[in-house]
Amino acid sequence: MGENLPGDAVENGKKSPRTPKHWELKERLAELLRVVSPGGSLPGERALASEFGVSRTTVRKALAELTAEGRLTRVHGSGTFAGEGKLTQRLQLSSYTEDMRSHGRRPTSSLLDARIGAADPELAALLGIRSGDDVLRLRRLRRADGEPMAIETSRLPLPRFPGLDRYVGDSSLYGVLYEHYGVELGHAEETIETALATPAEAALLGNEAGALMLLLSRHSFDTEGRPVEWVRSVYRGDRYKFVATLVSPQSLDT
Amino acid sequence: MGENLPGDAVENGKKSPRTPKHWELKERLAELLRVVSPGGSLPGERALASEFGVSRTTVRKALAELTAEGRLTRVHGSGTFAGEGKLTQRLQLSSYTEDMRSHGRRPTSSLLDARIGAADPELAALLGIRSGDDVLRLRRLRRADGEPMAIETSRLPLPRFPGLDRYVGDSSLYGVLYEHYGVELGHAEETIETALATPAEAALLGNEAGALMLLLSRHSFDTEGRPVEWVRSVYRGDRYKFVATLVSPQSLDT
DNA sequence: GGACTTGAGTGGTTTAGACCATTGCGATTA
DNA sequence: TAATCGCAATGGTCTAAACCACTCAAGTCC
Repeated sequence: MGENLPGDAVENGKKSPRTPKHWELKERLAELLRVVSPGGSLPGERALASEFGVSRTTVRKALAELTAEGRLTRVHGSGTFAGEGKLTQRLQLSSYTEDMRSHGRRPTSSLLDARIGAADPELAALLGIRSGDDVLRLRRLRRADGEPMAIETSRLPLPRFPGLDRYVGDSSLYGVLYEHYGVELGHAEETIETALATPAEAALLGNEAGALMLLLSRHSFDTEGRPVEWVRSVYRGDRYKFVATLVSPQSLDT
Repeated sequence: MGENLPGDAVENGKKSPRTPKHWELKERLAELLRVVSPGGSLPGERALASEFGVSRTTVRKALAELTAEGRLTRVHGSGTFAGEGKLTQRLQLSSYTEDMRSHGRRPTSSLLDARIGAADPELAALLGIRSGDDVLRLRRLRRADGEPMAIETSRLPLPRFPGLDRYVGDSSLYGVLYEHYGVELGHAEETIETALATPAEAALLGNEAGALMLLLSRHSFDTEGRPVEWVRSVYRGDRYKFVATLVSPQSLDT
């Protein structure tokens, strides 16, 4: 066939190379979404593909982005539904429980596992212990109104909290620390970044692997500045956002 | 190829872990990445596909995730390269400029446009003015070491800062506010969430549309509690993370 | 009635192949 | 020499088709 003839194919005369089809489709679907109440269902992928005259792959690309943005929820075997809004989590030294309650949500938290292991040098430095010392590792699943929201992995220095593993259950960790060890939290360093869900996380959160996540690492200290815990939490990026209140030092610049 | 591996769990009803090919490939590529220095190049998509015995689509899915995580950089027409690490941005009432400098980065900031428009009711409430009042809208592109990092859109109440639009340039906004209006920042409410890049944002940031972003909204107040600005910033999720220092109220709970 | 089976419909994964858009470099040309 | 052109390689988009895994409800069996 002739190769470089711009005027040959009829349908092939793609006009604007600037906007991909899946993006245009995404906007049309977003429009459609405005008239669907949260939880309402959308047509199937195959139906959308034929309705909009594109391939199913293209439909899936558009749906994938809308899902990542939290505007859609997809359930394997069941269908595609309009998403709910994002919850907000206050970025402060308060507890998950208290935080959710203040938003009128019913928070629950279940202990996935509790293990004791040896600290590697990096973790030891973070927790103020020696490399090889025992570390208690807690993994919890956080829920709001029954819906899985985050996976939280805490690590605490056992030398500082001897016997802590025996007190731990589904109850409040901070409460245990206060009652048995007299520990009060003073401050924390928290970092926030994006991440993608691993298959294991996705399974726990009812997510897809590769979904957008907010990865939150917290390094907590007591009122005397001694390290208390090192926490890595993974939140669903489509369901969560964080709020922080900042107070001024005195910096004036750009 | 043998497809049905009889060794897998079958009659149990509960089946095996089932890892998609693109995920397995992703891990193998991640391994490969550990021996490639930042900026180093990887084989092309087609080469990877044949080398690992999968389709190019599957390769692209794996590469897409690694890219979203900031571990890869892809340049159309040129190739795929190992990514650099993430920068950290302090979550405080300091300035971008000062912040980057403290990390040994060379910060620059260019004004994309400055417009005056009327406030809608929502924005008016945020800025403490009346609906329809003039609002100055500034869009800036933030760079670190010349690399585009974020797009920042600020909105300020013109009734409170008459003539502000004449002072604005590439220079420090907070400096102008202080010198001409005696305004010092007191506190701010900041929310952080995930987002996907729009084509326009992607073009400015040298990103792909649909890339992972950190969306940061800041509502700033002066020392007397009056609203000063409303800012929406979009940061590259593959290049940035945020750090906050939290101080304790006295909450002890889960 | 309750438990089980079955099948249609849904989203999830993968393939092979086509074509487009951008890049960079070597060869050609002014 | 300097600019331009051509082209091959790269990533980006899209298609059509097949098959898998999950869900749910209708139908069946005990």
